[in-house]
Amino acid sequence: MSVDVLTLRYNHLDRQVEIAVAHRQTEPYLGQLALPGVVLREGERLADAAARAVWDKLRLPLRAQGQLTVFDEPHRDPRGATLSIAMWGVAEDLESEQAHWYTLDDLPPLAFDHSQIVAECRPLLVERLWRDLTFTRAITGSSFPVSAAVAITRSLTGAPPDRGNLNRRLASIQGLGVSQRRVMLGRGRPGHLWEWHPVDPSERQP
Amino acid sequence: MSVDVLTLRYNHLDRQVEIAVAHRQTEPYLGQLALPGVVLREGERLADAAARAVWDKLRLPLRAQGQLTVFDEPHRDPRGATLSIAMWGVAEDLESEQAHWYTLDDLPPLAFDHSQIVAECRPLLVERLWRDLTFTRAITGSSFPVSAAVAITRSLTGAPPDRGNLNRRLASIQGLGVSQRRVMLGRGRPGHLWEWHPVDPSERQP
DNA sequence: ACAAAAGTGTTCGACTTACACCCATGG
DNA sequence: CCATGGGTGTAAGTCGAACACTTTTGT
Repeated sequence: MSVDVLTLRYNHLDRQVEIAVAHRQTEPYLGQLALPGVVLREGERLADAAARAVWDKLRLPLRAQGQLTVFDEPHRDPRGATLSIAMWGVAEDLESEQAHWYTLDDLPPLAFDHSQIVAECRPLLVERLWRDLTFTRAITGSSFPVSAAVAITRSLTGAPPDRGNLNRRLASIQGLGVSQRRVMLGRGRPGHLWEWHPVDPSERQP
Repeated sequence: MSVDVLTLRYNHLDRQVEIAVAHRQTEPYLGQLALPGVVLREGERLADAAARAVWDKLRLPLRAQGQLTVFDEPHRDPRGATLSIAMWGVAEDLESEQAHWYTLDDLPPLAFDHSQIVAECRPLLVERLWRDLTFTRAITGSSFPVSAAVAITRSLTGAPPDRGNLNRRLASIQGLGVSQRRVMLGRGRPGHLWEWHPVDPSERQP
């Protein structure tokens, strides 16, 4: 019974969403890249286990996290049959020795069935983007320029979004609004800065 | 690490979808009604565990099954913290001493957090109806009259569907078609019989 | 001037909801 | 006849995708 975390961040410099993996410190698959994962402890909440996995394996704190699906192929772990609960997580944007960041498209082969987990979970992440506000807000941060929205969508879906449609989508998200501030990055017309309104703790999780 | 199954069937006589529960034979909650559930064995697939749970607790074979979500509140089981993977299942329509069938609306309070599990999973079942074909087909059986489609939708959503819209929805489902046969049940105009085409094993699971 | 980035407008088709109306059968 | 269940038609609204065009910046 383990928890494996698809740990994401938005890289402002390279304008892309990245997923973190780490070299395994123990057998099996010693030295190979793998998703951060831990064996669930007695009485531990999934959210706590996800945070622990990311901290243990990457030395990064998690900003938010949530469930994806359960993988139950009996041969996924050579040590014996263990279920894996796949979760998403968004890490704080900090330095870490252990964390290796890749695009979802450039991700090298991973240990266990982790490559397959990532492949199967990617559509689930796409579904959550701009819909699950906890997820989306964690990735964007409390405010973000339009370029970030474009880059995030492109990174997750694989294809660049239509800017017009994306703009309208953003505008329709409640709790999100344009500020008067404008941002320039490099050349091009400066864009509005989108800002999440401070949410009073009323939940909206589908 | 246990698996709890929301076991459904369509009751042709009462024209409603029902969920099965059984009196617990062991402590805790001895004698109280609960969802069929088992502790997952080493190396057991989720589908097998679900089938085992329904067989052990209800003596019914499962026609189909699938994942819903994971529940991880540490205090859900007084014996100690155990995760519960909630699954849906559709049982064969057979007699069983152990199984007690209820509408989702009339379900009495259940042991553990099972009432809450059912409440939280009901929307997930609604999402699957007429979309997840494995789920839908298992509930309807290989052919079914319109009245069944209406009753199933009403049972799961809680409100009666618009017959016209439901008809068009059915017509748009691929793998499903109207046969020339017509069915009468009681009074009223006889309706078409909808039939699932024999599916060549090409998967369609969202 | 040109490329890059941002923003507006419009259209099309799919799907959802809602409602109005007609058809066939048993009692 | 009429209540009950089945079926068709139509229109408004929403949503996503696609595309055309304008605006504002840096080089």
